[in-house]
Amino acid sequence: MAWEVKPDRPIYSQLIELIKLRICSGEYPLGSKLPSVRDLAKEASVNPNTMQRALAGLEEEGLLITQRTAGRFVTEDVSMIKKVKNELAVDHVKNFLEKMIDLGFNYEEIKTLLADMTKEMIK
Amino acid sequence: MAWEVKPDRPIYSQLIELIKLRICSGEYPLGSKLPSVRDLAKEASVNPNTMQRALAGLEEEGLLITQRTAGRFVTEDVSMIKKVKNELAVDHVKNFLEKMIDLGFNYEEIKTLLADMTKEMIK
Amino acid sequence: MAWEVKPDRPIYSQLIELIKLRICSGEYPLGSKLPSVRDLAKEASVNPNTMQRALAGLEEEGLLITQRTAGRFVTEDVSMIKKVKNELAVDHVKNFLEKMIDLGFNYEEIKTLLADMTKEMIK
Amino acid sequence: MAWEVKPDRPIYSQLIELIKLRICSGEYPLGSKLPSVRDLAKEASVNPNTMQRALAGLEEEGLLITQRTAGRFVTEDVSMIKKVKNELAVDHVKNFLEKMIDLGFNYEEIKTLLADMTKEMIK
DNA sequence: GTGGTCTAGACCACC
DNA sequence: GTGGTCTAGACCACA
Repeated sequence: MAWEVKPDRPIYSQLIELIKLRICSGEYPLGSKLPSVRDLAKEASVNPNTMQRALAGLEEEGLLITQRTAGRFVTEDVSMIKKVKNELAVDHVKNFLEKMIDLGFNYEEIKTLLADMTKEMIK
Repeated sequence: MAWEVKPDRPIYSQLIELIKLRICSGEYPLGSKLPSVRDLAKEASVNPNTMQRALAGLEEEGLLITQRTAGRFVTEDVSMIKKVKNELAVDHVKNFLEKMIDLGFNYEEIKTLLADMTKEMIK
Repeated sequence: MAWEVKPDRPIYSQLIELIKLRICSGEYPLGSKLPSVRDLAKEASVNPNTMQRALAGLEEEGLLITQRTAGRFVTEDVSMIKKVKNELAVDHVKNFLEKMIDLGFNYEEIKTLLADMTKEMIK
Repeated sequence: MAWEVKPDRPIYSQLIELIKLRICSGEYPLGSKLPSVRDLAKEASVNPNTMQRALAGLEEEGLLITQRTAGRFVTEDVSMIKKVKNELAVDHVKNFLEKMIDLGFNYEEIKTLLADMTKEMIK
């Protein structure tokens, strides 16, 4: 997954979302050690301070745990990750439904379109 | 619906999308006359030239028809609008599915979540 | 009240405590506007970023409210301030009791000493 | 009790306070022999010279008595220890009251809070 | 080497 | 003018 940040919102908050996604999707598995702040910053081509700020935010949320000298680790609390994953999903669904309703689709039409395209994308 | 334009993409292309949406959702009905370029530009807090460019784009696609002296009108070609509406919808569904799959959801889970939230949002 | 920061703990966290104290003691009254970040930073002889961080922390706690262009204001939620005031007080009492018990005093002795000295300090 | 020294004040003066506390609380009883300077220094992870300086200070105050060949002993003068104990206590009470008054508490409130928390901490 | 903190200086959006 | 964000570069404690 790429480190794509746009200039229209604070970088650190986009980083928070990207890392959240990586954790929820299992790219950074439960209990695993994250790369160091400096390495992550290099990867994402941002200043280490900015990455630090993002990681601090994730720590405050409870998704990461810091061991001062050893590095940062993904929480092992499955329920916490489940909760975050669900929050992200709910956001996506909400946005999606709003857009579709704006366009004038009703639930049945959305369901059908979704079913059709899922087959196509999985195929 | 608001005229919300972000500074991270060409404004005229955002305007195209916004007007498309208005046409597809029936806010600008088939065959109806659009407000003047100047009025639209004022509404959207945008330079008239930019709005002009957006409208020209829509005309090229066939969604708008200009009658030199009378103004611009929405096409009356239902199939054309249906096509555009479908294109927009397909984009949304595609984006949505990609995000959900990134998060690790499968089709059944997406369907369930969608059904639950639809009830909630309609309620 | 002076801006006394010691080099043995993060400055920003000391600033948080100092400002909390000012709010609880009424030096920054409920609903009042705080000096600007830059002015506060100058007053406390710290970098504006450090003061910014402290204020952000206080905002997250709900003690301050930011109005983007107008400045920062103390919350008007009395219960919130009462809660913080009580937390600070409980900390002080706890520390005090620990020290006195370490010294070998019991509750009756502490009470007496406190009563005597209170008279003296108020006198 | 731990040998906790912070880097923000002269170490030797912190050692003086820590040893005073130990004497007042009875950890080093009246008339008892103190560990050697070297042992104390090792315990406190401090340079022997620094510990030496602290002990010299305590001797000057009369709390310790050196017998050239036998080592250092805690004074047997009860009134002396009582006096020191009282000085320390008075300091703590003073600091405590100042902080509470800064916070806007009055004597009655302080008394109540103290009574409540004492029950809790003893319980 | 790790994370944590601080400073200096810059730019932005908003009004 | 206000707050908010970002970068660059430095120093510290810990192990």
